[in-house]
Amino acid sequence: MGSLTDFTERTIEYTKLLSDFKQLLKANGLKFTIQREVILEMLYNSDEHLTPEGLHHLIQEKHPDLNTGIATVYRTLSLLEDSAMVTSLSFGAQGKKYELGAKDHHDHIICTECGSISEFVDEEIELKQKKIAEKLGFLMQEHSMQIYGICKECQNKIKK
Amino acid sequence: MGSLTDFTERTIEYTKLLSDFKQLLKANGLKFTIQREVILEMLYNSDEHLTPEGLHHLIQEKHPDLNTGIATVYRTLSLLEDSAMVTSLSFGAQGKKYELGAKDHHDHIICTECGSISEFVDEEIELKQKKIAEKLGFLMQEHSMQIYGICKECQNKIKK
DNA sequence: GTCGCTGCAAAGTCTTTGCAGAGAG
DNA sequence: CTCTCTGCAAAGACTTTGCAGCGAC
Repeated sequence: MGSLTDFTERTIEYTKLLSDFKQLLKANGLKFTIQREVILEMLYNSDEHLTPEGLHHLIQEKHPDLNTGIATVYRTLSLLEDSAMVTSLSFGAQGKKYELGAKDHHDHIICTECGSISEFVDEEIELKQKKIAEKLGFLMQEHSMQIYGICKECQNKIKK
Repeated sequence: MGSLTDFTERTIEYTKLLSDFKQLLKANGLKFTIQREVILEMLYNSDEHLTPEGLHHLIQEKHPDLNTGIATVYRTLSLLEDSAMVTSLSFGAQGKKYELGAKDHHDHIICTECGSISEFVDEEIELKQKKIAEKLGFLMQEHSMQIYGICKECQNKIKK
């Protein structure tokens, strides 16, 4: 909330993100509304992976005055996903989780005990994937990879 | 249906699969029913990835006399998944797809145009994943990887 | 002002559950 | 015989849609 420390790398990134969003909306004859801004902001500030419901909850908590409907959350997430500004993950359980796609590409490692998600990138694997796609005659577009395991914290808990 | 050609590698595999299934049921005080057998058989014979609905449809087609309910399909798939005899995949779209887990481990490459799924394995990536998990302090259990792209066939269609 | 957006509630999907009769062991 | 299974239909969870009033441009 300070006015000096706001200009960290993250804040600058958010400014860019926001203007990208506005541009996207304008380009498609869509309108920039408070609800849409808040959703983008929440996605940005929680660097966790959010479910539509979780996001909605968060918004109602931080901006109770807006009385944002869950339908708007879904509609905005679809919009953002169609424009590739967010990415959705659908792990085993039901329901998707969303994250800002503005970040660099990365993969996920998920703890099967506590459900926490960490991120990682490995250049070698990235390269190898491209080669595999080629070999199979595919024109690669995207890829995603998940590793499931038990995180250090939960391993310690179990040992006790 | 022949009696001689039945003893191919596949048939032998199925025999084993079936006896594993029976053993699993017995061990848990569950019963071996025609419906359960048919579901396993369908999963085995279609080496494609099936949705619960698709599987149900297939069963009704091949065994209309059984009048199998969709609920039974869901219940059996859960049972099989809990026992690790089948694996479920949940790609972008809604709904899961199931495949027999008896096969060797493999990953998936999915065509974003026609939805077809191919399989592949890459030892180097497998190894690398284990290393990554270790490095992040995780005890790796499972992993899954999907590549999305356009398959050769669809590329040709598009070119036309 | 126009036309898209929003909240609400109703309608859709896909999946799970309760129940009474059927069937495996 | 007992106790699990099954099909049916109803209930749930999650997501989408229709509509009338609201708000961005």
